[in-house]
Amino acid sequence: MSTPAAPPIPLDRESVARAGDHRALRIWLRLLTCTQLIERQVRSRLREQFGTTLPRFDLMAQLERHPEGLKMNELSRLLMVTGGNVTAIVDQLEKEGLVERVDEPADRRAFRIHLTRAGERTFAEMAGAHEEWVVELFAGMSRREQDELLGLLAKVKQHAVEVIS
Amino acid sequence: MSTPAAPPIPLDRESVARAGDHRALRIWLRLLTCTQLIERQVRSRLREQFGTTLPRFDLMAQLERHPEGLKMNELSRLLMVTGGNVTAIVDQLEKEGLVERVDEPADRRAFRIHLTRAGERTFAEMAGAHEEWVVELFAGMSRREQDELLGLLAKVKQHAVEVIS
DNA sequence: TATTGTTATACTCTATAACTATA
DNA sequence: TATAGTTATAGAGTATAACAATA
Repeated sequence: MSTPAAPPIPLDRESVARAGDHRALRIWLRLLTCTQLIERQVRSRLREQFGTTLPRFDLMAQLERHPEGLKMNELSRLLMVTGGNVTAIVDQLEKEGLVERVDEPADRRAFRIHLTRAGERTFAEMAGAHEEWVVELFAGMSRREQDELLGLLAKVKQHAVEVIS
Repeated sequence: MSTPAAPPIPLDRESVARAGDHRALRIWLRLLTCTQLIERQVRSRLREQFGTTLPRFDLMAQLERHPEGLKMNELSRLLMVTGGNVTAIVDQLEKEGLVERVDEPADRRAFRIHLTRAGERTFAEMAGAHEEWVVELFAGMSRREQDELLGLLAKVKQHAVEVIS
């Protein structure tokens, strides 16, 4: 695994940042690296331990948060993906009995998606493990630092949303 | 586009975090949302304005940082992807005359990948625009806050690398 | 006409594994 | 045997656009 005599090649993508680069660029590269490291870990554990994927987990998380159910287009907006993809994921989960489509009386085009009982049980198990992984991955910081990071990311998010829209 | 009378559905994936959730979970969801917002913006601008993709841009960025050239397995490590993918991207870029494979005299199995002159010109253009986008996207913070964020992300990264390996 | 959701399609990105040529 | 790189393949993830049903 190690290459002791290797040339001085840095470790990862962030190494494209130079000393003179703008701070924003360095932040972006580091943000991307952090996210990819963690996301890859979470994806692989979800696959190995629960045979599922991150988008499926995310969709179930949204449903768990909204026991009244969510419409397809609401899921699409929350998950930040287009409608066709939501259909595909809901189809899979429905086939496995984890979610169900319930007719919306007020609008015969639409329906609300719910977790089934089995879906709730399955999700609770996954969510517990998921939270443990994440806590472990962020355990290198004090509580105070975590709060600071949370606040700074809130600023990033708010500004990015403004710029984009 | 807007739904004024819509039910109180929050805006995005991060809305799965509840008040009682562990800080780490809230950080992770916010980190993921920030990264996705920015990454999507960068991807779409790279595609629209330069007809390229983020992995291709990243690969060229690594080459620009290493004028002496990089071997395929070095690129693979730096970009955090497996070898087959690097071959595919390098093939595309070589076909477009942006990079070239140069034989490595010391090892006849290997070669070094370089940017061509055209590749350097093309990358310089893209990198300039890319930096402007990123600076704009992170402009909501003071310089001091940017430094703090950079430091906190360094901690996240370091710890994550330790946990994973 | 606009909206909800589905279907069909295509493309990018990625991992895995089998393969070759060389070390 | 181990390493450098390629090839083939499969699957995840995503966007786009055309479509049917309903509002």
